[in-house]
Amino acid sequence: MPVGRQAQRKLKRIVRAAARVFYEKGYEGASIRDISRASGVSLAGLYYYIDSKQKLLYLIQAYTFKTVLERLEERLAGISDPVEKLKVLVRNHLDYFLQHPVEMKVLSHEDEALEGEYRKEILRIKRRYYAIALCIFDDMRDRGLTRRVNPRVAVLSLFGMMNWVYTWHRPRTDPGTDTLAETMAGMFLHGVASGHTLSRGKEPRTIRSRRVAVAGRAA
Amino acid sequence: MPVGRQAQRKLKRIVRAAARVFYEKGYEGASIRDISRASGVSLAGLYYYIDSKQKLLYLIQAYTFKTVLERLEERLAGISDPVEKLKVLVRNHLDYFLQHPVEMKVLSHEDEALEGEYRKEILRIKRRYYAIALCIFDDMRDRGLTRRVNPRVAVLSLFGMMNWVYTWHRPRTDPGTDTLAETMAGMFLHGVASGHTLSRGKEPRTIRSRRVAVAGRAA
DNA sequence: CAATTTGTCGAACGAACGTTCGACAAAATA
DNA sequence: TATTTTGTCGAACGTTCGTTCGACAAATTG
Repeated sequence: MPVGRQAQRKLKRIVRAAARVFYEKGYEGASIRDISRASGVSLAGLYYYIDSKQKLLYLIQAYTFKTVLERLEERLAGISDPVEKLKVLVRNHLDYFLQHPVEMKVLSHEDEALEGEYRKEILRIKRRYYAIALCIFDDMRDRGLTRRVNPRVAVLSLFGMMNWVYTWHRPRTDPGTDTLAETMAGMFLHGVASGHTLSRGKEPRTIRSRRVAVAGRAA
Repeated sequence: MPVGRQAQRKLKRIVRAAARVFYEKGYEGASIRDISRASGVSLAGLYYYIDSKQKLLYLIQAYTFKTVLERLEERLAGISDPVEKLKVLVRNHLDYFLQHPVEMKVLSHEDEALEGEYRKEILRIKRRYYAIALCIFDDMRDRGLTRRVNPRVAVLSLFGMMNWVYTWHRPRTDPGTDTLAETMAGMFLHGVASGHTLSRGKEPRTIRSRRVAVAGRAA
């Protein structure tokens, strides 16, 4: 509803406050009154900027997810080695996770709270994100870099490692982005690597352009 | 409150219905009226068996977690090889996950909903569970079976893989316990294994040679 | 300046929430 | 059979929920 520059800034303040509240109490457990208090805007005043609680959650998730995806595609642009791509994906994901723990928890933890069209759009982004990871993995497999592992299981396990971080990571005592990304990427790459080293197994086959563009697949 | 045999059976029915409702709508999103409807017991009638909504969640989580932990300790009893222990842990966890997806999602997803003493007791069980996994990993490390990896990060990443399963696993299309456990245990074990092969890294301090034990089958 | 748009909020709406109470039947005990 | 215990529930309690309305000030526009 609001269009002015100043108004956009205030909306952002509200969304950020909402994210903090959802982070602390969960979407269902949080009340609009909590968000009013946290943002310093009156209860009725909020509804000048948003039109429902759902929309607030949608704004948080959409912005966060789109940003993560965008950055990933940027950083992936110049790389062709799938192993390097995989490392970039892990680093990008964890980087954003540790830099924006509030928004990322809300994204990870509340993925069933949205309904209708909101839900569908977030799902579309998610599928695209998943497809990118799957393509990278397929690339690795086609070059004989992986053991025979169910790709879907492998990729979703990687997401599990990364997304679970919000349940345990304490910034004061646990490793930062660099170490964490290296450890997890290392675990995954060694975890799915072919044979006992990266050299065994079939040769890289011919250059394959499988689904390069990320047309959706089911998650 | 209820003590009779018949009463205990009915309480169990109520708890199971509650788990189903929490599974579908989340703890905060679920109402006692939903549980009343799902269990076929009137709203007031529920309070003859339980004394609060929180207690219902506590009963689900405590019973589920205790059972998983109990089974784990049983199955771990006769084993001394840490690699074999790790495999048993993964299999035990995923086995229960796929056999009781409803309760396990409620356990994984609602771990911040409990408060006070209830919360503390679940936390105690969780820590115990985590400690077992960490001990197994330390055993592996002490025998030179692992690379230099932050044990906490490694173990919690494994839990991430496993606990994330509830967000994506579809029984009709995805692998069952056997394949899933083998894949994930394999990923983890290769993922943290020492060196790329037996070449690099420090020597094993004690008897066994590392790779033999780690070279589990590839899915 | 007057007129209009933009922004803010107290107060209230109806609905849903977790929980309690008291009445009462069925079952167990004497 | 008389009495107590166990199990069940309709109705209501007080509270909180998401959202709306109308009044009104501040800023912008003509």
